[in-house]
Amino acid sequence: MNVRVRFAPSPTGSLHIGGVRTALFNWLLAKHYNGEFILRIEDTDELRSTEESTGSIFEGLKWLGIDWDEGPGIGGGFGPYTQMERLHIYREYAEKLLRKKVVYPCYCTEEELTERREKALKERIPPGYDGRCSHLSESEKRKFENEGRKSVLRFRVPQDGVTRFSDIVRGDVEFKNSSLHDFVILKSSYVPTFNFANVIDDHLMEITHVIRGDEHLSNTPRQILLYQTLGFEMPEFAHLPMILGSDGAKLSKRHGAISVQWFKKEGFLPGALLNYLALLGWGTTDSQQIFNSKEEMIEKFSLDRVGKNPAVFDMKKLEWMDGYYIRKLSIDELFELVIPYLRESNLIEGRNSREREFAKKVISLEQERLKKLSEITEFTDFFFTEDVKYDSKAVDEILRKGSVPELLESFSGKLTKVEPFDIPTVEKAAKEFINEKNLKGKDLMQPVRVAITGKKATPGLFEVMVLLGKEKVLRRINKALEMLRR
RNA sequence: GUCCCCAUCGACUAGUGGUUAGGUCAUCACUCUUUCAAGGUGAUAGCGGGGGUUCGAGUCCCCCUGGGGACACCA
Repeated sequence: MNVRVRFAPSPTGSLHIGGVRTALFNWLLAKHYNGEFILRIEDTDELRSTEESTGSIFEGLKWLGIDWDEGPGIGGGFGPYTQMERLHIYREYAEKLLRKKVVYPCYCTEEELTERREKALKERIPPGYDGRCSHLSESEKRKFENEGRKSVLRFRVPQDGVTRFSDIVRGDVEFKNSSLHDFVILKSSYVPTFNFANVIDDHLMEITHVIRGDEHLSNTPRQILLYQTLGFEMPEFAHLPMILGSDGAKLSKRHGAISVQWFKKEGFLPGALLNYLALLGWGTTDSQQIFNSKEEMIEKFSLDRVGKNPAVFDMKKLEWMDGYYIRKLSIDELFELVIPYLRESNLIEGRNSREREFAKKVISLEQERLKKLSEITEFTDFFFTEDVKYDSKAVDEILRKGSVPELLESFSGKLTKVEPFDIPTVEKAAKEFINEKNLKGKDLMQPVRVAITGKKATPGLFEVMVLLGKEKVLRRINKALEMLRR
């Protein structure tokens, strides 16, 4: 099957997680059929489009490994791939439509339009354009022009009949034309609107499948009308179910975590994010959760297994999945990923090899506890600094209890004599101590843990102690004791 | 308000007329254990409601309800 698909974001903000899912499904389909995945920037919103957003889209996609076969920075036989560089093309088609009289100039100003719209909304009647400029006489047009009014071009929607299409995800869908209203195809600035530019470009770029978010479903009949009057061959449509926040509403800024940059900063792995997103709206017959590689995802992907119902984004599940991906990393890989976080919080420079080796040992102890990379600093700070932060709850609950200080003091004495200071020997000493004092394991271990790490939860204590070394362990126990005496 | 779409555990989903309704996350036990995590074992939990069709309905049809989306010179 010949497949040419595109991801066509508008650069009006950073790359959104819903956009990523759309890009991913397009990309998966292209790769599955060995087709082309095209990136097209739809920057026709003159007010809100920014260079910065464009940059963040590129950056986000690259980070995720969603590469494009044609598009900005790469080129291709159907460029340019940025709509503002294609204005002459749209104008040409707009003129063609004007000559055919299927579009007409509308002289209503934006202010008038919004006013009418708001009034309609308030009166609970459908707010569409009322068609008042659709049959202006030449003299009326001239009059408006003499008043200095600018015009837009509106498409004349037939008011009878229905427009239907078959959507790969939705099945047969139909809209009554009477519910559509005449829509703008060319703004007064001669810049096309989404519905128009999108259709022209998809046709010219020979797109075979239009895969996009469900919010575009109701735009589809308008575009189909355009395809028909332009005489363009229609692509296949596939409208993806939306991604919702936990409150059931469309995922938006208000839900916080929505830009790819945020996920990157939090330390989610791109592979895990992609894996999770793939499962939002798509699944295999056996409900497979983890894909071993992108290749596996590509191989198994199919549009007809995309579901129709909207999916709620579940951060907990993403975190579980990310933890799973982190556990599969080698220590060297994890080290490279985590070092920026440690540097940023001034815990480690990571330049010399002794420091690096130490950090790797620390990381290997923490690997299975991480759900995302950014957690590394809060989990490991005590390894890298002598300025141990004591969790006040831990101190109250564990250190400030009856005979704990005496216990620590006495254990500290025992540790002094432990030689060599390695895991088996330290462990043996601790066990002996526990037996001598007739204690339970945790009666000793928890106080020691809090004393030397400041935390209630850490990796195995013997590993931690040995990695820190005898000197630091003894010093920290002493420090803790001093703190308790105060 | 009008149009359109959607409906299986709390969440993501499998299921295409006959299943003890399966899996994963989360939750809760138990287990391992020096804590947390990971691992192992198990549990709780679901077909929104009402009518049909059928020998038989989560699966097909209709209605209701609920949720969502669209209705811009934004995409």
